[in-house]
Amino acid sequence: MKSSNSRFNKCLYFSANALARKVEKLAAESWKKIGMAPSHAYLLMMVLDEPGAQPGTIANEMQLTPSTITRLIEKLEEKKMVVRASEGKITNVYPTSKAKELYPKMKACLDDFYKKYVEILGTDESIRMVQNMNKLTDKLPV
Amino acid sequence: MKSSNSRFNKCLYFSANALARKVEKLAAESWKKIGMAPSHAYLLMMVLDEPGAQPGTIANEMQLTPSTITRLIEKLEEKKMVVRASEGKITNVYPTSKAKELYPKMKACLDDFYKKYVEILGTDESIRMVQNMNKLTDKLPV
DNA sequence: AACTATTAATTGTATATACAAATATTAAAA
DNA sequence: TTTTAATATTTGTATATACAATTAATAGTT
Repeated sequence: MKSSNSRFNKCLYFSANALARKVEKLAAESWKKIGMAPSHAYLLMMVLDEPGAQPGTIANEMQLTPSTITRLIEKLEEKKMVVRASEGKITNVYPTSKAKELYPKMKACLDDFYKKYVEILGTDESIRMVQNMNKLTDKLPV
Repeated sequence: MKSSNSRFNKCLYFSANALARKVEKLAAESWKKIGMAPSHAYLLMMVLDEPGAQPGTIANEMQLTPSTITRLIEKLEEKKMVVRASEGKITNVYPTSKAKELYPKMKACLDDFYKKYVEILGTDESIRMVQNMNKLTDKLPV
């Protein structure tokens, strides 16, 4: 069923969700090569770029709730990809060497994902679409 | 954090998800008046419009998997909003009278949601955005 | 008619995510 | 300095969703 043929095709709720699910799937395919879910991968990349990042900061950047970030970090800890160092109420998250070693492969997965959707949408439309979605997201209430 | 300031702001995965989460929240607010989650409400509206609809058809239109539809129907059954009638391998889903009575209020919730986002985005941008998202969704592989 | 393949729906299980409450910890105010 | 308020994180719990396996029924094929 094409979404443009659905009875729901005029509804932002429906369209935004359907799109997100499909994009998630496409991304999951790219990240599968290193056996990681996209959300884990994005969090890990952020920690690799910014070692010691705090859960609250990560939550802000990823626009996810702190509790979700805690749960994602737990998973990454189980995989020995990050460690937490708590001091007082502050927690810092650091990448392990295992994660650092994985970095090039992660880059490759990300590139693969970009390539995949640019191939489908074209460079211009991809960029425009992402920009529009961000603009829309920013306009919606927190 | 504005998504346009995030390190992830160029990534379709991130943008699509962040948008969907915010839209979900906005919709949930509208549907809260009748104590229903948006996904339940949309499924129920489809069944009200098309009594006897089959789970497979619903899955297609809503672009969700059959198993998810089964789970949603179970919830709606618990709430006495729908009943299932199975004959052979076919299942038909019918709205209860309770659901039919609720219909006007559901319409109102939907209108409220539309109004809410049109107010934020403007009519034209809303329509254009939804169309673009549908187009994009249709282009991505199933 | 008997076997095989396809189809529709469901169930078992796992993941992502959120909200609300709880737990510390630090900062501010009295 | 004691009390109060604010902040950062985690936990308990609930929901939505998916995938893979299962069940049941129908359709096709020989």
